[in-house]
Amino acid sequence: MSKTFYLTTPIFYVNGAPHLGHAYTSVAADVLARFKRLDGFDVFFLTGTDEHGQKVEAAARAAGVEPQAFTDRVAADFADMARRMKISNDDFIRTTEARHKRACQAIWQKLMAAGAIYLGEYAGWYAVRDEAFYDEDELIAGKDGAKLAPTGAPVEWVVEPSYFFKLSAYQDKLLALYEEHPGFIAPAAKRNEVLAFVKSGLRDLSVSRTSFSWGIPVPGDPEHVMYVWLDALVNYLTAVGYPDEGDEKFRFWPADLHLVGKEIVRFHAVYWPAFLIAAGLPVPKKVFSHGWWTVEGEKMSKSLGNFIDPRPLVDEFGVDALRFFLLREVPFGGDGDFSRKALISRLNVELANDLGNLAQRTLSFIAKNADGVVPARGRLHEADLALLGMAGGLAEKVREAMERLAFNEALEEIWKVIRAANGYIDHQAPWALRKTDIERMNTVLRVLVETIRTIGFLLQPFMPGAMENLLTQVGVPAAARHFSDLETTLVDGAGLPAPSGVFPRYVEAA
RNA sequence: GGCGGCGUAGCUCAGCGGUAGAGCAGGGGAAUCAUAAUCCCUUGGUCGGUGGUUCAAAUCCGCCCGUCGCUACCA
Repeated sequence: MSKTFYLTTPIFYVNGAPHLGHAYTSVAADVLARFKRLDGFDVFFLTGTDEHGQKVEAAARAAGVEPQAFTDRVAADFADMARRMKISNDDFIRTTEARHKRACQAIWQKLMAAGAIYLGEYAGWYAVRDEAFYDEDELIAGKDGAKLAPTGAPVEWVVEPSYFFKLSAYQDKLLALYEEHPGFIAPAAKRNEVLAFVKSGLRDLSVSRTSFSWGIPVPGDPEHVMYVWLDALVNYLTAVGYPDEGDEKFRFWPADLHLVGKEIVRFHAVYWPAFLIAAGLPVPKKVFSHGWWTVEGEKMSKSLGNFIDPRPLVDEFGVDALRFFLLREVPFGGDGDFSRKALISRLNVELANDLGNLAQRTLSFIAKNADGVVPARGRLHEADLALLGMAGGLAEKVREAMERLAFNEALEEIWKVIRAANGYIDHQAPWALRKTDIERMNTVLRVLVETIRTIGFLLQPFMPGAMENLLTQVGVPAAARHFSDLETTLVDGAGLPAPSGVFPRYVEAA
C-alpha cells in the first residue's frame, strides 16, 4: 500500500467570480498533487466552494435570485476555471451539499458533547452599515461625541444570543502543537505572526449567528446558523467521509497540507486545529501560506476593477505557459507581480528559447542525420558524464525543493540543466561530428535525448500538456512516465516520431 | 504604540563570519544543428545609514532611516 498524501486548496468563497488568485492556489496545489502521484503517492486532492454566509445571501439578493441558484451558478464557474487550468482535483466539494451539512452538524454535536461549545451572549458595538462588530478601542469620536466605527459608520450597542467555542481553553495546546511541529505553519514569517497572536491571548469565538439564515442550522436550535468559518473548515473532513470514520477515504485524514492564501492563515492555523483537538481528531500536518499577486504593479481590487480572469490568458498563451509563469516568477510564499511583459518574457526566453529550442534542435538533428531513431551511445567522454550526472541528480534536487514547496527553486534546478544542455550541444557540435565521427555524434545525441527525457519527466506536474507532447517526441511510452520509470533508459534504435515545436515563441500582434 | 519581515549590480533576487553571486537587461566575440534560437567573454555594487564585537562582517549585536505585514469574530 503506497503512502497517502492529502492536500487541499481553500474552498473559494462564491461572492465573486474566480480570478488569478484562485487560479494560483489551485495551480500550486495541482503541481504538488501531480508531483506526488508521479512519485508514487496515493494522492487525494480536494478543492471546492464555500457557499454560506451573509455576503453570499446579500449577493444573491442583489442578483435577484435565490441563494441556492446563485451559488449553483458561481460554483459552476469555479469548477470551469479549475478544468481550464488543468487542475486534477479528485473531488470538488460544495458546502451546500447534504454530505457537508451532515458532517458539520456531526462535529457540532461532538463539540457540544465535549463541552467545547456553550450558549452565551454576543455583545458589542455593531455598525449596521458595515454589518460588522467593532471593539471599543477601535471606535472613533464623531462631531457631537457620538461613537463611530473606524469607517465612520454609526454604531449601536447590540446584544444577541450566540454559541461560543471555548477557544481560550486551547491556547496552551495550540502553542504545544506549534512547538512540537515547527513546520506546522509555513513560511516561518507566518508562523511568527500566528505565534504572536496566540501568545497574546485567545478569546472565545462566537460560532453561531442569528442575524441571517443562509447557513447550516445549529442542531437543536434552528434560530442559529453556524459561523461560516466553522462550516467552511469542516469541508476538509466532509470530503473524506466524516463522520463515517470507517469510510474508505478516511484513511487520508489527517490532511498532509492545507494550501492557503495569507489572508486566511489564522483560520487554518489557529481555529481549525483548536476545533479538531476539541473534537478529538488528529490535526493536519502543515498549513502553508502563499502570497498575493499584484497586476501590472497594482493591487487587485474591486474599486480598481482589475481582477484578472485566468481563462483569457489560457486562450492567448496556453495553460502550460501560464501555469509555469505563476510558479516560476516568484518564490512561493511571497507576493508577486503579474504583467504581460513578464509573462511573455518567461514564455519566450525560458520555454521557447531555452527548452523548446533545445528539444527542437536535438530532435530535428536526429530526424535529419541519425535516421530518426534513438541513437546508440559509445564510450562516454568527461563532458557527457558531467551532463548525465547533472540530469541524474536532478530528480532528488527537485524532490527536495518540492518538499519545501519551493516551486521556483525546483524550476531553477531544472533550468540549470537545460542551460547546461544547450552549452553541451554547442561545445560538442554534432553538426561537425557528422562529417568526422558518426559514433561520437550519436553518443552526443543520445546524451541529449536522455537529458531532455529527464527534464520532461520532472516538468510533467508543471506543464502536463506540453510535457506529454515532449515525452512522446523523445520516445517515452505513455505508460512509463512515473518517476520510478526514470531509471529505465530508452531503447537503442527505437523509432522517434517526427519532431514538432513544443513551445512556439509568442509574437505580440502589431 | 507593540511584535515581525525586508532593504545586495539598471531590474528580480540568492548568499547570512573568511578575498562580492545568478538570471534578465547592456557591451564584445563565436558558431550556424535549431523556434534569428544558442554558446563564450564582458561592463556594472562604499551589500540602506551609523556605532560596536571579531584576526576577519552583506553575514553577529545596538541605534537610526525607509518599506511591508500581523495586532480576532465580512470572508
